[in-house]
Amino acid sequence: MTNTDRLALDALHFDSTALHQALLDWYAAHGRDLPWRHTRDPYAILVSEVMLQQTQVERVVGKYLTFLAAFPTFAMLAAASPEEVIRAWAPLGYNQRAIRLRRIAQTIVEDRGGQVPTTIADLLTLPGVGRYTAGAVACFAHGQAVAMVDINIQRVLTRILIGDFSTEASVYQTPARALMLAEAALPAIPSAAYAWNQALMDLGATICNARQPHCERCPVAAYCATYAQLASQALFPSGQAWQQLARVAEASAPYHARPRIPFKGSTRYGRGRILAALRAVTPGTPLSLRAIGPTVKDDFTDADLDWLRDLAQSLVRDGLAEWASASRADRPMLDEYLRLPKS
DNA sequence: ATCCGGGCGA
DNA sequence: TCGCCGGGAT
Repeated sequence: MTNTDRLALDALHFDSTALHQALLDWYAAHGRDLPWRHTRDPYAILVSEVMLQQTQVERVVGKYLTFLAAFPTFAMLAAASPEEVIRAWAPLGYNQRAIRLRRIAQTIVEDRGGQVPTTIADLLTLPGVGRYTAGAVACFAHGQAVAMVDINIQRVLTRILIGDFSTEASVYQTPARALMLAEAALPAIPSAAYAWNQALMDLGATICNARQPHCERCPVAAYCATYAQLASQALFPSGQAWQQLARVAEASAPYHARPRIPFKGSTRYGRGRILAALRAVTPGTPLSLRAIGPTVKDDFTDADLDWLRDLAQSLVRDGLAEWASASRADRPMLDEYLRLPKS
């Protein structure tokens, strides 16, 4: 804890009631109506939180509903084949999440008597569950007053409580420090933690945007250190003024942007295209690498087979595909046929 | 072409 | 600690 941290937490302690009340009131009136906020079923909450990893809310809503319709319980998901789950996951991406979710279901059913872990430490033992997801399940399913930090919560709390705009991205960049801040910021009343955490994420998604915050509509501007800082400079922190400041901050502390490889042609792109090809055929049908190739790379030739095979093997390693063990005469090279995993 | 934004394994 | 893991919207 630095002195800055202490000051921020002291300041929070001073008028935290007003801050909490303002944000909770706003959430009650303007919070988003999301399907996973109507349930406390640990299975449904877990599905939603895994889907929400690296994926925007709008893209999750529909898939959350259809996935739950297809696999309503841990038992149903555990009994499904990887192929079925991978198909049901599209088009969310980061497909290992689907495989890990199925493995979680099998663990819950086979080893844990159908019960989802309740402590964060125990939740963290589940594959694909890190500190954010563990906290979300503990809070949103089990009603615990625990903190969690996603990128929205980190940004919102840093802006409100720390407020040094020029170092916004760096001051609380380490996960441990951000989590300490989030824990210190929890409401005094344990039962308010659910709404508080949801409210922080809503505020970050709809008002306190990364690039262009709408402070003129923010329910907690009066308690926001960043707002006070910018207002004191007579720069109303919205719209162009904010963007101007962002450019200045970036110029003074240039961040090291890595040279970006074009998405098309990347490993991620290729893996996604292979899975798309495998999903496009009748379940259980193997596809040859030569058949898949042209859907992955323009002007695919046999010279690209080694590259494609390595890509396919990476999917096999991740449990997202398997080599078909066909014995038919028209499949002379067994390991050249790929399909979605049967088990 | 850029933006979005957790978990894992080397 | 860093690089990898996908898609759709804009």
